[in-house]
Amino acid sequence: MGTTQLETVPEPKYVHLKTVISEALDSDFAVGEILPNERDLAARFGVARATLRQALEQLELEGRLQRRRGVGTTVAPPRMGVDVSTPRHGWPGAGQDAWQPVGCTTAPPPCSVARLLDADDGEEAHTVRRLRLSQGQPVAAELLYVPLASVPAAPAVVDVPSGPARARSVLRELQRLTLEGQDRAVELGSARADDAKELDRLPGAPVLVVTTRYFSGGRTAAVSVATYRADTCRLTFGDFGDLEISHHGQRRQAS
Amino acid sequence: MGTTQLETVPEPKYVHLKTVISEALDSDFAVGEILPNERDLAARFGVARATLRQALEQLELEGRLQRRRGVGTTVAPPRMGVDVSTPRHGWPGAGQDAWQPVGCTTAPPPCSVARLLDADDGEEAHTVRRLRLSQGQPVAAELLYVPLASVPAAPAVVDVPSGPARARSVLRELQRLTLEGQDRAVELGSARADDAKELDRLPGAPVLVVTTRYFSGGRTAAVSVATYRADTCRLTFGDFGDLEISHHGQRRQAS
DNA sequence: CAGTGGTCTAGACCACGTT
DNA sequence: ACGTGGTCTAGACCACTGA
Repeated sequence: MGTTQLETVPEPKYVHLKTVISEALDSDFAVGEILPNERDLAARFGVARATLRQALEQLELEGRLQRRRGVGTTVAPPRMGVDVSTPRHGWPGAGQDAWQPVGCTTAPPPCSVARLLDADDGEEAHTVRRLRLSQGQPVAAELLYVPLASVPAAPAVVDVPSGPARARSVLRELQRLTLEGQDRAVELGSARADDAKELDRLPGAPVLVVTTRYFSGGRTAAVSVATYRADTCRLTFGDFGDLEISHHGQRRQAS
Repeated sequence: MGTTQLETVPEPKYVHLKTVISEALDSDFAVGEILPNERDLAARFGVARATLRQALEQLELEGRLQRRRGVGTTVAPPRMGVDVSTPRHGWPGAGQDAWQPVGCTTAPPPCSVARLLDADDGEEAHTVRRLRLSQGQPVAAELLYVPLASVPAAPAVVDVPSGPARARSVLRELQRLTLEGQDRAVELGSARADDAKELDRLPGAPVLVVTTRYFSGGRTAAVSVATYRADTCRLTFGDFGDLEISHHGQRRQAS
């Protein structure tokens, strides 16, 4: 028969809420504007607060909302494009690369990183902590692992306390090597407690994890694990960054 | 004094649960093994089911667990590396690129895409739907937008019904153009209903959205929006793919 | 201090896949 | 039919921010 199969599955409430709120955001709210609080909104829509929160959570995941405890829920600005394209043969820390060294310790890396470094169990590495700022906001926290073997001169700096100065000296040593190539992977993760604090987010917040391997002398000379805020960042490869993209869009009207 | 400031903030229960379960996964479970059901687990840990679910959700987000309604919760295999590096001057659909054309319609694109295409309001575009398989599983769903102006010969195919044949004919026309460059961005999103269905996930599931612009003749000749399952995929750029990476790792023991 | 979002509970019912 | 995860409710208390 010609009867169109009407949705046998009733849409979950929170999905419907999401669409309704999403449309309201497009038409009735400006960036930065604060929404009514969750209890009011839930009452207004006639649902439990938990249900409303499920909708808000997804909208926050999509970068449309920003929620801060003690403050409220605000309309998020469009995600900023953050360039992660590979600079031609550049070591981390070379030139001005928007990363700011924070500190440096020396310890055995997590086993997932050790595997990438072809390192033996318990082998120590310099661990440089850096923070990336964009438009005045922290957007990424990085741990850069440099095996002791990669930077023979660096043991001299072990005495230096674990501050930015020591981080810079390890980066300096790294730049003396010839960089033969690099490698990159992106995946979804959730922020560890320390990263979350630096990124001004709660632990468990969704992040984009960018893992980079740096090759030198036929081996993996360093590994970087950079944790980008997924709510505020769009990672760009190439000259994509200056375009304002939003995936909120409804279909355009022909009329 | 020497007293280390002990955490004044008691860790939320679900965070603690996450660590406990995570460690149990490392030591006591094999990939594919099914966990006890949520009600049992909640009882075992002495928490409400909602709290347990909060922990499981994050573990699923990190790709450690896989949950299927009506079936149960299983230990997920490590994420597969999916190569998204830019092939040297290759149009989509050229050679064997792991993408399988599904269908093709012609309609005005969403306004976010129209902006990338520099298209006017209501201007129509061929919309090719493709599916990417990896290791027998669907990992990504793509919508490829090709403005009518980009493929002058294609209007002839509008009569063809909106199936794979029509998709292939649009891709063929595209390959007659010279590709001058491309552009790429990655961001977090949540699966729209149609993508979710093709990827065998629920609507709202976290996905990695890869937006690609294809340049030809000094303009943006096509835009692709590819939606990758964030739970099962790690996007790789370069020859990263064959390495088995996992971010589950505890610190290696020196002893 | 008052108001916000974050966590947590103990229930209930539903949609789905398997048997 | 049964057991699974998915949705939803109506409460409660906590942690944080700002005035």
